[in-house]
Amino acid sequence: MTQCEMKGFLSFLILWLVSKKKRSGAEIALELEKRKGNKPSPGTIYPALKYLKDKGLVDIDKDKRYSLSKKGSKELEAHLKTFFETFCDLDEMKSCCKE
Amino acid sequence: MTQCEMKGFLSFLILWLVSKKKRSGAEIALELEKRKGNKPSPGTIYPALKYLKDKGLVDIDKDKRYSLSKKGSKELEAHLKTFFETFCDLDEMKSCCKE
DNA sequence: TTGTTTTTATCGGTTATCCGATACTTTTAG
DNA sequence: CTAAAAGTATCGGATAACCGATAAAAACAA
Repeated sequence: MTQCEMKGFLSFLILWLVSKKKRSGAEIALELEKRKGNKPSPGTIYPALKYLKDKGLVDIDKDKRYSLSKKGSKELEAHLKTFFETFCDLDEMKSCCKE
Repeated sequence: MTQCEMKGFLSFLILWLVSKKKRSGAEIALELEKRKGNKPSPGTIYPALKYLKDKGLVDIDKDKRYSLSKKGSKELEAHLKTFFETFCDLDEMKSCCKE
């Protein structure tokens, strides 16, 4: 498990978060901290946002608030599909967790 | 999103899979292929299994079938907790996916 | 046994992922 | 209009994650 947290899902999570509402980089970092327990450093979050912007997956307005682009929407949808296929036994996982 | 699939969750998934029943490396690779669509290469799956074994998270019997150790069980539990906290809005995500 | 296939394993190298340090920009306060 | 603070951004480097190639070991068949 390396050192514990789930890497690689950062972009996926960001897409999901901005799909729900426009958010600034700081707001995204805050929400990630709430969920995962540790706040991503600026050196993590901004390159990720830049990457998503360069790929055309997110739009950014004048106030530097990020939202999902049309392309990003398709991308997110595809990833959600894969996600639920990969974790096809979420109920079992959850019950195992709560007990 | 790099090139699409969710890296870093390999160990997590392996722990989950062997927690349900003993599996060989080949069986694990097969199950991962079913879920994610692509089969991890031997160069991916066996180093991962070795890592988990060296960490004491999985046990391996004479037939080279892997199972979850006590330590692995605790580890898995902790990760499940983090997982569901991170993806705290799974219902919303799922509805967004099926629609 | 011998040959074939499957499974297991290792190694080297590539890319991904992330963080710390730093600096620039914008906002806020006085 | 400054000064401080918060937010944004970039860069370099470290580690993680993964795969392809290769080979050893085991299972199976002839």
